[in-house]
This record gives sequence, C-alpha cells and structure tokens, in this order.
Amino acid sequence: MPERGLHLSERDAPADFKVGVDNAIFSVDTRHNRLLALLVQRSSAPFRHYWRLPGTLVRPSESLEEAAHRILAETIAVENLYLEQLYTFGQPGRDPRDPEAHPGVRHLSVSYFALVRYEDTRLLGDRPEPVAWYPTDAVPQLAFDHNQILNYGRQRLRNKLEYSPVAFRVLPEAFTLNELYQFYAAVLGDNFADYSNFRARVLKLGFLTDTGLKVSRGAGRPASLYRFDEEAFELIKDKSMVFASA
Amino acid sequence: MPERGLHLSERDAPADFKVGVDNAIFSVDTRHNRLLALLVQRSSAPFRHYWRLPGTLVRPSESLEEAAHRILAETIAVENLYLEQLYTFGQPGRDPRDPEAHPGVRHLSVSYFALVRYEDTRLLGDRPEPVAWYPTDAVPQLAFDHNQILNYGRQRLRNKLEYSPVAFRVLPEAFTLNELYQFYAAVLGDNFADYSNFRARVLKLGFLTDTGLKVSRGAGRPASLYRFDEEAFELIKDKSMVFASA
DNA sequence: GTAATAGTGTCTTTAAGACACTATTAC
DNA sequence: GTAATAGTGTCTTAAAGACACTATTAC
Repeated sequence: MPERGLHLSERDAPADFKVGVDNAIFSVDTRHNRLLALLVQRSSAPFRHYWRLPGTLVRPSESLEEAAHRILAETIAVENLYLEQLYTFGQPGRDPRDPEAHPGVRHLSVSYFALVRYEDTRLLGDRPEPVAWYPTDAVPQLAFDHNQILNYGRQRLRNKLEYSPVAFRVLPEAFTLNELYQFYAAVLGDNFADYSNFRARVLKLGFLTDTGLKVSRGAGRPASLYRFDEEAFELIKDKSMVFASA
Repeated sequence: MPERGLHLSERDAPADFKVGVDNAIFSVDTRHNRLLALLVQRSSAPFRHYWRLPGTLVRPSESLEEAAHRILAETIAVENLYLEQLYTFGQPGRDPRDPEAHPGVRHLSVSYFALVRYEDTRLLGDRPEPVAWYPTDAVPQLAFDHNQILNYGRQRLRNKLEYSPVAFRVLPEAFTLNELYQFYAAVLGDNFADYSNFRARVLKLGFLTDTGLKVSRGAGRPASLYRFDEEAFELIKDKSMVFASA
C-alpha cells in the first residue's frame, strides 16, 4: 500500500480494529512458595512454539471483562479469583500480522490482571494448545509484547498486595498467619517486615478473626486458623491500609 | 437483526471496533485555587448540546498516546503537561449510535489522564465546537459515560499527587512553598496536613532547592522561590514518598 | 531433654500531626 | 505600631523495624 496512494481523507479516517483481551494470570504455589504465571504455547505462526498469555478476540456481544472471564474459563477451572483491568497496548505494528494478513485492520490488546487460588485450580487439557504454569522468575521470551504485559502485571500484583486485601480472595477460607506470611513473601520477596512485625500489623487491622481451630504442620506448636471477616473489613475499607512496605 | 438469524460462527466471530481516545484533562487555576476540567460541547446528535470529554477516533498510523496528544493539540495550546493512560471502557452499547448507525461495529474508549500547566494554556477557539474549563465540582451531566471517566480521572489525580511528583511538571519553574501547598489543597481539599507540617515533609524529601530569590505577594514577609531538582530526585525516585495523606 | 514452629513483648527510630512561636514585609 | 504572610521549633502520638523472649508441639 504505497504511501502516496493514500488521500488525506484516508490517512485521517478512523482505523479499523480487532480488540484482543490478554490475561496476566498469577497464582502462588503454596507448597513451594513460588509465584506462578499461566502461559499458553502457540501452535501456529507467527511466534510458532513460543509461549504467550492466554487471550482471545472480543466478540460482538460481550464486554471486555466478560471476554477476560471467558479466557479464564477456557484455560483453567477456578472458583476463587480476583480480576481487574491492567492496561491497553495499542502501538501500530505490535501484532506483526497486521500489515499483510489484515490489511487496514489493527489489533489492540486490553490486558487484564488475575490472581487465582492455586489449590482449586485445574488446568484444562492441552486443547487446542498446551497450557502451563511458569515460575515468574523463569518465564521465557514470549510472543508479541507479552513479556511487557506480564511484567506490568507483576508490578500491579506487588502494589495490590501491599495496599489491598486481595490475598484473602485466594487464600483458603481458614489459614494460619504463617501461610499468609509465606504468601506475601512469595510475591514480594524477602525484603519486608519479619514475621513478628507482620503478625502484629495485620492483626491490628482488625478484620482477621481467630476461628479457635488449631492445625499442626509437623513439629512445633500448632497454629491458629484465622479467617477474613468481610463485615469487619467493610467498616474500615476506606482507610488506607498497608500490609507490607518494601 | 434477529437473534435466531445468526449462525454460531457469526456470534463467535471477533467484533469490529472503532477505537476512540478520550482525555480527562485537569488543571489548577492558581489564581482562584480551583481544580478545572477541560470539556467540549457537542454540536450534533446524539447528546446534542451536551458537554463531553475532548476525544477523537484513532487513525491507522498513530499510537494511542499519539492520539491523546493530538486531542490536546486540537483543543489547547500547552507546553508543560503530564499524560498517562487511565482506563479502557468497552461495554457493548456504551455508544448509543452503535446499533443503528454502525451495524456490527462497536466503539471502544481508551481514556487518558492529563494534567496541564494552567498559566501557559490557551484554549483553541470554538472551532468546530466550544471548548471550556469547568470547575470539577460544577461539571454538568456529560455525554455518553464521560462523567464516569472524569470521576475516574479525578481519583487518579488525587493518587498521583499524593505519591508522585507530578505537581512539579505543571508548576512554574520557580515557585513558593505556599503556591505548592495551595496547589495540593485545590486538588485534595482541605483534609490534609497543615502548611507547617507540609513544608517540613516536602523539604525533607530533599529535591527542592532554594533558588535564593525572594518574591513578595502584597503584604507579609517575602517568600523564597524553590525549584524542583531533577538530579536529586533521580537518586531517590524509587523510594516511596508521600506528599500528603488524606 | 532438643529441635521446630507459634506467638508475645520491648525497645529504638522515624514519621505524622497539632500548634506555638519567631521573622520580615506593607501600611 | 498592626495586619499579613513566611518560616522554625517543640511536643505528643503512632507506626515501623529489630530482636529477645515465652509457649506448645514432635521426637
């Protein structure tokens, strides 16, 4: 398509778009205290055999968030999760297929951020393409600009964990404070408060209730099981709260 | 378009989109210490005579951010500004024209947040549509979902001001600490630290330099003019800093 | 008993906030 | 002098962080 062949009106005419939704999906493997990201392996060109973020093109009657949920439903079975919009990537040429395969059509990617409960997550087969968890520190080079999107999601996860109670959406109903601490450590690294101060801070927030139940993990004193108290949280949810400060 | 007339393949086929960029543009009128938002009045249906956010449809060869800059250039002349992506709104039916006027084409809005320096801002005529600053607490009902976008931008502005040095992008080169304080008060309201504590906190951050120059505002002791020291800021920009806590 | 994990308390440093006080100008 | 604005200091409270200590289990 020669540049000089375009009239001014064509150059200024609105572009036609397909809109994709790509999900940066995270989970914490509580057995190994590792942070994981969900990836799908491409089976066709371009970027054949490269891994990518789970994604789809938006259909006529669905909202962006519905598309994000559909992606989740097509790759994993999960009940407890947190989902929010991340960022929209729309550079011309970010999809290398645009120029040839779809003349005049650009691809936009609206990315979503998801955190899912690892325990009740089941990967849905390898149909049509392989699906797998990758430790976030061992993610290979991904297709398109998906490394950029994933890194952006990684940063969002850190911020969310520090300033909002997303962790309780994906922890089991009842959990020990050590499990909570390990969860934070897996996401934030080791450069935050020690266990003792973390305990004090999080209990002082006032929305963790001791269930009275105890659980033993091998040797050592049994730990109390706590639960997240929705009602108590509602009363203070507008206050700024800090769970950890790196 | 009867529902039963659609084949499954059509229902699942990717939708066609036009992508709009809408800007939530803020400025602080330092004379009256008021927070302002930039609006444009529609001259055609739908929402004829309603005010809307400045916006445009994305053209084939421009990025989203370039489109956001073009919107700014078409409505106001300004040199000093801060711009970042806000959120993407994509509910089916958010543009009431979609069903009839553009069968099969949906409109997506990628919104951008901008903060501009009031002093060097000049509104660009009323061609083709009237452009005006509105105090944010006197914004009328806007076209489409633009009130929602503007409110979202208002919240982002608060957060940005509290945790990042955006204010210095739009203050004059040299400013008094009282001007800085008034700027914050205009955006955050009056529910934060008093002037004395604000001074102490912001000076302690270490990247404001006293120019040695003084300026008199009518009666009273002349105030020192400070400037933002880019180099000093670079050294500590990764630390978390708080300018105000509501 | 020891090792291991859970949980409490204490002390220091730092920041937040209220507010009194001094300094320099116009008039 | 007074009124007005700029700027400093001081005291109280609260949070952050380091770290020592006690408690309850398995073995």
